[in-house]
Amino acid sequence: MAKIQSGENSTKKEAIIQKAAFLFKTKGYSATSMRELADSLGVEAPSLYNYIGSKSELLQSICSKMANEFHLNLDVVENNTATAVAKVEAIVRFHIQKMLNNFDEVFVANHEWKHLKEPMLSSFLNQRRNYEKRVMAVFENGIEKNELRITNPYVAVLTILSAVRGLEFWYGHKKNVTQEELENEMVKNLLNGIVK
Amino acid sequence: MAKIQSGENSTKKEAIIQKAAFLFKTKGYSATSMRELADSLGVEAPSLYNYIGSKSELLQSICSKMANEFHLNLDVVENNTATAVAKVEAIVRFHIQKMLNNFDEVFVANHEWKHLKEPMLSSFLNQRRNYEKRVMAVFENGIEKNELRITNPYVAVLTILSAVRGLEFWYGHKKNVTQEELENEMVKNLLNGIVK
DNA sequence: CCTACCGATCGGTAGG
DNA sequence: CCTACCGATCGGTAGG
Repeated sequence: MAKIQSGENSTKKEAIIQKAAFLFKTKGYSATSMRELADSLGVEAPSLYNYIGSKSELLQSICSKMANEFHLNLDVVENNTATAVAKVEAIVRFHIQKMLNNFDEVFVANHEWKHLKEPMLSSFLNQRRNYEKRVMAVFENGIEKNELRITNPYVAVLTILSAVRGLEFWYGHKKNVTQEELENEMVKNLLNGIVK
Repeated sequence: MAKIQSGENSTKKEAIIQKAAFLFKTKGYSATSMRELADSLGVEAPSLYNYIGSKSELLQSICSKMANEFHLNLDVVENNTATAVAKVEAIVRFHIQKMLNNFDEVFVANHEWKHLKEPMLSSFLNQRRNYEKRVMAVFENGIEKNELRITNPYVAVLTILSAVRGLEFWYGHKKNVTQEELENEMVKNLLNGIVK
């Protein structure tokens, strides 16, 4: 009953979360059973509850971890880049890199958040709305400073972030392209239609 | 037991499919119960089985209907447009329009196909792969005829179709933009980075 | 970390 | 279109 959170258990917990992210991505949160998760870790289902509180807690860990990382990056970008164009490029590159390097967790945060329970659901949606506003502000600033040749910042943000996020639909069947090529080519495609 | 497929029952069946599309989109296929579907239609769960065969048949209907419509449009575009640029624009516009006008069904076909059972799963994935190949061919042709200034047609297809598909993530919170504006602005953003 | 087991809910059928 | 009900599976707990 007592859940011990020692260093070793934290590692175990991290392993459970990682495997959960993989399964939630592959089969969806609802279609993934705790027995299945336990199986893939080589234990029985009840054993999991020595390390975690519940199935929904696993989802929550993944979603809030991702939300924090994206917000943290935005802090860095806002402070360390000069022009709006540089900010946009830095944001796009971070999104591409997270998508390629933390695929399972990003995918789950993008798709399975709707299975979060209140109040975490509201909190997650608030954070996301906040993130979008901050990105939008970067674009608006770029218009003001005459760096971007877009007329509608809302549509531009929608178009660009969606294009990057769309990497998830193609994950697994990318042929003949290295991660570097993909990133550079995509940035070029997207920015050349925007940067003056 | 005997499932009567008269005209009136077909209408009922269509209504069930529509409501299922809405629920599958909102809660996901696995998290949607037949009792919930029945409830939202004002009947008891067992009554549904007079009109449909199973829950998975509902998913299959939605997915194959969408796959057919996209393929059919590609037939039309290939025969009725002259240049590669015109073909690309027609494809992009069709995707945007379907996304905005048949949102629930497109969303379900895009996200919940993984819950299809064999052999429908393989068939669906084959169709999709085929569609992507045909779109890729349009881009390759545009390069050959010197109409497009892209270097990697694969990345271009990925970027453009993903951007359009990304409309789904923003569905519901589009401010101050009419559907027409959104479509034109998006086409402009995407093509100006591509068309010579 | 396991066995044994719980109440709830699932998709679907029988029979009318 | 309903009531009554099925076998299976779910997330999770008790107790060791």
